[in-house]
Formats: sequence, C-alpha cells, structure tokens
Amino acid sequence: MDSLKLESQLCFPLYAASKEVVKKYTPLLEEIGLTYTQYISMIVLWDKKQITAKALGECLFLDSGTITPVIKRLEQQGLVTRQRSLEDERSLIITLTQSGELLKERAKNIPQKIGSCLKLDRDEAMMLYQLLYKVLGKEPI
Amino acid sequence: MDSLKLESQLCFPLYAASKEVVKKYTPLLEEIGLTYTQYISMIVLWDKKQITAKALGECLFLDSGTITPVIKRLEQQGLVTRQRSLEDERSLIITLTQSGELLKERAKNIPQKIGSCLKLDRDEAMMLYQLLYKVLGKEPI
DNA sequence: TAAAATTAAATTGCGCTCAATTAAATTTTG
DNA sequence: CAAAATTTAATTGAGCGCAATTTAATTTTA
Repeated sequence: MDSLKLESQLCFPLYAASKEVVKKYTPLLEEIGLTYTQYISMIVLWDKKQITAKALGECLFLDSGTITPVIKRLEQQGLVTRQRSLEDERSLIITLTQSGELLKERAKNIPQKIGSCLKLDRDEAMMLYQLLYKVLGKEPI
Repeated sequence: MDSLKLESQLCFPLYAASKEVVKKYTPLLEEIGLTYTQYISMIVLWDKKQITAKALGECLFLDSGTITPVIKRLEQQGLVTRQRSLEDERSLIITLTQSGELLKERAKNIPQKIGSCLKLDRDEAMMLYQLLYKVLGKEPI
C-alpha cells in the first residue's frame, strides 16, 4: 500500500483542520482588532496579567522570532506594556494594561460562537482534545 | 467557569499540534529540498500526475494566493511544469515531471519516520484521524 | 575574578497564509 | 449576439512562523 498519499498521513488533516478552525475565528477576532496569534497571547495575559516573553512563547509554542513582533503590535494597540526585568535585564516583562483587561469583555463570547460551529459533540471534542495534547506531549490541564 | 482560557479551547491544541508535527517534518523534507507545503503538493502530484491549480488548492485547503507561488517554486526546481489548459485558458495545468517522479523514491520513508515519533498507538491515530476529518467536514477516504 | 558558556530578545531572511483586488477567459442571461 | 455575471490565476499587502544569527546580560567554571 502507498503511504505517500494525503489520506494516509495524519499530518494533513491536522494541518488543514488547524487552518480551517483559525479561519473561523478570523471574522470574530477582526471585530475586536486581533489576529489569531494576538488572541491566544491575550488569552494568556487575561489569565496571568503579567508574564515574560520567554514564558509566553513557551505557553504558545512560539519562538522569539514570532513572539517579539506580536508583542510589539499588542503594545502599539495599548493592550500591554513591555519592560525589562530589574532582576534580569535579559528578560522582557509583558503586562496587561487596563485597556487590555477591558478587551476581555468583548472577547468573552467568542469560544462559545466557535464551539457551536464545530460539528463535534461534547464527547468527540473531549476525545480530540485529549489526543491533541498527547501529540503535544503535554498533559491536558 | 472561564471559557477564555487556553486550556478550555480546542483550537489551541489543534493549532499547536499542527505546528509541532509540521516541525518534525522539516529536517526530513530539507534533505529532499522541500518545504511542508511543497511536500503535500508533491504528494497530490505523485498520486495524480496532473492536476489544475484550482483542484490542487481545493485538495490542500489553500487559495490561489498561496498555491501560485508554491507551484512556481516547484517549477523552478524542475519537479513540475505549468501550462494553460487548451480548453479553458483560465485554468493552469500542473504536470509532474520525470524528475518530480524520481523524488518520490527519496520521500517514500518519510511517513514511517514521522509515525514512529508521534506518541500515539494505532487506535489513537485512527481516532484522531476520524475526528479531524469530521472537523474538516469531509469524509476520510 | 576573568574567561567561557549559557540565556533571552531581537533581527534577518525566506516562505507560508489569507483577504482583497485585478485581469483575463468563459458562461449565463437578456 | 452583447452585456452581465462568474470563474480562474495572479498580485498585493499585512502578519505569522521558524531557522539562524546577533547582541547583551547573566551564570558557570577554571
């Protein structure tokens, strides 16, 4: 049998489904002025309020080449501030601003809107979630 | 409960797992001079030998803005040729070259190498596959 | 303590991704 | 048939993503 077929490789539906789901977010995120990457960065910041660039990158599986310009754009929008750590000047501390905090209110119904347009029931979504975290080699929380 | 958390949204592990898996392909694909997107394009071409740009884009969930330059780079590498359809000048026909055909041999052990580094057993991989195709709203083949 | 190694961001360069637009060919419709 | 609508690629512009490199700060080690 031919393993070099699109249908025999798990990577492809993973890649395609990821893009399709991100695409569903785009119009909703546009209403609040965020890209998908900016959105997941804000999700972490809404939770933690303050985090280093390094820790944020680790949360999101993004390296500094990606995270640095994302943070700068969030700063330009007034959603976060950037400052060097006093204990370790190498570290960049990102802090949620009041304006960033307020944006959370406008984002709060996005997950539910997306959930309702994914054609998975509760058990399927749970199962998919578990399997993806297994691929990531991280425990689902 | 707070739905605006990274852990409560299916999109995030999907997005992260997709990137991590593509990243596993990168060093293997580098050996044969392809990017991931070029690789999945070649997979379709190894199967079909000839396809229009539109059909290729549909297979891969990619629009012309992405597929056009990808095809041009494959052409520059001598793996495919591009020609307009005689019946419909709007359509671009992409044809696998002999050199493109030969590359298949060098790629043939990639799926197995990737499979062995994903920490999923056979049943889990199958389940993940089915769930992802359900998200894509397409029947798995 | 001074040199070497490590760490964290930032930068660079290349390619991907998509939305929106454009241009050309074809099909539909009046 | 001619005008309008549709279809297909190509183009443009903004942002992501990563590998590789650079710069500066800190830690390790000789």
